[in-house]
Amino acid sequence: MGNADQQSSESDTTSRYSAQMAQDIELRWQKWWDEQGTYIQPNPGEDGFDASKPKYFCMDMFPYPSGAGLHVGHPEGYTATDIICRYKKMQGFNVLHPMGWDAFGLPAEQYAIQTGVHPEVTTKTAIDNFRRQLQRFGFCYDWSREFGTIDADYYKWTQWIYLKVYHSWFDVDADGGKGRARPINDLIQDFIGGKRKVKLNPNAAEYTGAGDLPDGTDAGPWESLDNETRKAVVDSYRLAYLSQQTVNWCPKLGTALANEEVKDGLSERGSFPVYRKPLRQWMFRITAYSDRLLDGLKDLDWPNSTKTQQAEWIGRSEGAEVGFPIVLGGGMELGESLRVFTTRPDTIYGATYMVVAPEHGLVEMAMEFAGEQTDVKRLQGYVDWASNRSDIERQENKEKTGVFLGIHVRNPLTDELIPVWTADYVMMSYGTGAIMAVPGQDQRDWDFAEKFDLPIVRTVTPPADFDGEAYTGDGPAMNSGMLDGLMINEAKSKIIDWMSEKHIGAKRVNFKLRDWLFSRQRYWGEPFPIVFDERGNHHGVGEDSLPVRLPPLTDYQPVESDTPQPLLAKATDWVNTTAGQAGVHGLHPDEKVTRETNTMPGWAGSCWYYLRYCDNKNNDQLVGDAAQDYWMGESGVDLYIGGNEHAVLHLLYARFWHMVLFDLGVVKSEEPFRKLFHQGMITSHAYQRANKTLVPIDEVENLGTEEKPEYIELADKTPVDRIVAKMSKSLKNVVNPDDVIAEYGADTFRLYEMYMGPLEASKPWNTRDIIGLYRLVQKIWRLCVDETTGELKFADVADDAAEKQLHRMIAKVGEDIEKLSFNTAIAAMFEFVNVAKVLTKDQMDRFVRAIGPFTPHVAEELWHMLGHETSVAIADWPSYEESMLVDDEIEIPIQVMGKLRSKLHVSPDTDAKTLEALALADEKIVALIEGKTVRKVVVVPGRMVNIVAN
RNA sequence: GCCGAGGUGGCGGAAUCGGUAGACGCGGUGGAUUCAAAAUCCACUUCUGGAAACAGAGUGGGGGUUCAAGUCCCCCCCCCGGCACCA
Repeated sequence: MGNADQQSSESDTTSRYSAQMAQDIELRWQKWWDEQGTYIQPNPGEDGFDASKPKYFCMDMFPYPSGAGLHVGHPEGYTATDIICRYKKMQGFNVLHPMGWDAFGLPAEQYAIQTGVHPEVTTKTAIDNFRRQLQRFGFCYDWSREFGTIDADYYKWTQWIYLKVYHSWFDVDADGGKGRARPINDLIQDFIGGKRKVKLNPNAAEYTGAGDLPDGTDAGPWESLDNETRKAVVDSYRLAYLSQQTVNWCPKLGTALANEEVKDGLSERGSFPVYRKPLRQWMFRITAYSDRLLDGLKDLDWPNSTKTQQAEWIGRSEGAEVGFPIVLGGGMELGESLRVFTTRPDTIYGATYMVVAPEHGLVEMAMEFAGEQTDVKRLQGYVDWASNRSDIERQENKEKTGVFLGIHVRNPLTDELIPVWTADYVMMSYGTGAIMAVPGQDQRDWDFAEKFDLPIVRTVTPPADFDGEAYTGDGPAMNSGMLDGLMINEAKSKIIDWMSEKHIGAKRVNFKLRDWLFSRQRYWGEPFPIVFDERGNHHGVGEDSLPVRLPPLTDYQPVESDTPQPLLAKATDWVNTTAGQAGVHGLHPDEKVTRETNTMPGWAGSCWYYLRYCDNKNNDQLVGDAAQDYWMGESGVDLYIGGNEHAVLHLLYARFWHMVLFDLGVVKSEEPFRKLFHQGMITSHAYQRANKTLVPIDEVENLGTEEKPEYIELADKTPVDRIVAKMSKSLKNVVNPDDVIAEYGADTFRLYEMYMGPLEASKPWNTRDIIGLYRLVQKIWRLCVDETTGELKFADVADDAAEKQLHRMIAKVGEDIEKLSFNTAIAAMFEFVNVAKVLTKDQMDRFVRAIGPFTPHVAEELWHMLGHETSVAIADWPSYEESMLVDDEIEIPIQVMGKLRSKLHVSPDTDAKTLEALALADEKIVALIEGKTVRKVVVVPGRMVNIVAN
């Protein structure tokens, strides 16, 4: 069973579709397509470009070429885009359908560490293997547009974009307050001309919390500043900036990671513990785009879940920032305020204590100006303990901990003194790193207050029997002076107005999104186009000196260390150079400089690759204007299909880069991907013991039947359950696409993956089911080809039923491709081949075109047998007649009281009156309603009749 | 805890607007063909009762709206994915 290689022993079926014939047909046409350049799509201005056609830009998320080769999940999305692109091409679109390689990254480097083979060697081998595998599927990629992110003439432009961002700042006032990136020279001109006040614009991340709002410190007139200060001012504005801040440090990977790369306190890659560590790293000021990244989501044709995930990651929340004057130990007023962010300013009368994060500046200040109440030793002990806690520990143990700072703040409304504590349930990275704790209305504060015996004051009246926890619902304010009796929203606006007037606080919006940590201490990534002079100042290299090539390294063994040790530091000849050699303008050519030794993260290359596809050979621009205008148009890529694991990684980063490039005039659309779709994961089966542990598939036997299975574990004969599980090496349930193609051919493989279920759903692979799709291809073959002669066989006269079914199939397949509903399109093909026995030449011609997007090889073979000399891929999509979709006679159900009792067979345009009369006269119905009163008859013409009788 | 997407035969899944639940495929049963098998073709295949006609039940559970509910509303349960002490 299921052995498709089985050859018929009968001599009269010389032309039966078999696995061997599939190999022959598929390889032959793949070679021909390649020779003919069938899938090469010229650019505007090039030979063969037809400017009268509309464009369709359809992309897959390009793969990371791993040594393991393609798994069955890859071709799922790729087959979907392939079908759409073939269909669009046949409909007369110029279709841009490219493929490339996301080839920098950690796995190749880790493999290199184990084996000593250079990552470039393993990566290129893996790319060759991936390309071979993809070509075996017959995908219609325009391979002339292929590139890898590791190619120097590609990463040259990645570095070019980095420099663009580095040489930009975000003008928050531009475009009516929407904000826009502008060249840093504009800022300098503004400073020189006095149009803009010169301020040291501290990064929000460098702000330690105590004291004034981080809206910049006056630096005095530009002319009065020395060069170093000027540079410091300008650097503090850059969209790519170097900053000391608390980052996610992963000792096992030996690199710092972005927030988006940490999941549940572990590194996304490798699942190693992550610690918080203050480090000096390159950051991208993505937070400047918080509002635009959020607003832009509204108009995108993206899955709801993905938009929600991004929106929640950006995490906009409205509230107020309030200042509480600081009173040091001994009652001395400091003259500065502790600023807190709250979404519930209405509860300020219930703020019975304050909490600052352990990294907050006020903690250090409390130790410095220690009063009687300050236990410096305990405080320091707590801060040290908190900083050594990994994120995973924090998540696993949420027991409240904290220490009193020994200082107080004054409630600006009541003048009461409120104690200030530090506790690690407050994050330095959100808001101001300080909160006013209102245990009456916040459960976390309630828990803390209970544990440390702090007072609890309710300021919102809870329901009568409510007790024992914080009340977060609405209700009239109590214990709240001038707010008493007001509901939450009224109280909020009243108190914000009052505080704004008194300059105590103001309305404020906060985001969860943090700036993007962009430097990694690894080897296999793009070098930064940055050098440092001997004073430690950073400089961008000139565009004319790009690419900054990744130097070869023989030893990429990382030094396990608590501090970053960038591997490129080992390339001493490369690191130590001169301004002239590095191509830095504005320094003396002989000045000694050292290169930045961090590298860019894997995301860098994928942030803009869609642009390069439009014009991958351009040496002068990252993408030529005409190519970009045509392919990207107003709204970018027309369809982008890939996994949802990048919802807040690649898909957020790419939008950010694109917006910056838009602001700087490099691209013309504000968003890169208009329509996004996620293919579901292809899972497999595994077996589960009673204790929920999993058993590999080869250690289990089924003692029962297919219908009533009884699975037992071979080792100890205990029963196990069959469950759906991810494919993994350890469960031995991984399917290799090469094996499936060898057994059934690529056309069958493509059909099977598209027929498994809805594209977006996660679906279990079931080898048993493939045979059904193999039979479909065989039926297609047998419908067209005489198995004894190997020649096409034709009917002289078209069979009415077949003709009708063909129109239906063409209509359904076209509609379903547009809806990305491939499983139902294939069902329509089954229905057709089940009805049709033999076709006329004209019918076959239409049929072959309609299956072309799904089974391109067998379609191409039949197409040429039909006498065509050009590819079916460039034939016209067949048309159908609306009138052929209507039946001569339809079946109308007759219900009595909503239950199906009989059926009428009538012409589809029978009117309501006739239907009612026919229904009431129906034999079965007459018997049923005998002795009852007909109260009502509901008739939906063309649909049903329902008789209400009792 | 919050957010998102789901739950339909033995299995994968269909079902525009509320209008014949289970299209199509796998598996299964019976038959034709064959010396025999494979392949192919035909019939049946949601469950229960029944020889059948037919009757009853049925889309995770409970309630509701409606002539009519897989589909709409309310409550609950389960599974998957994301976020998670975010003030």
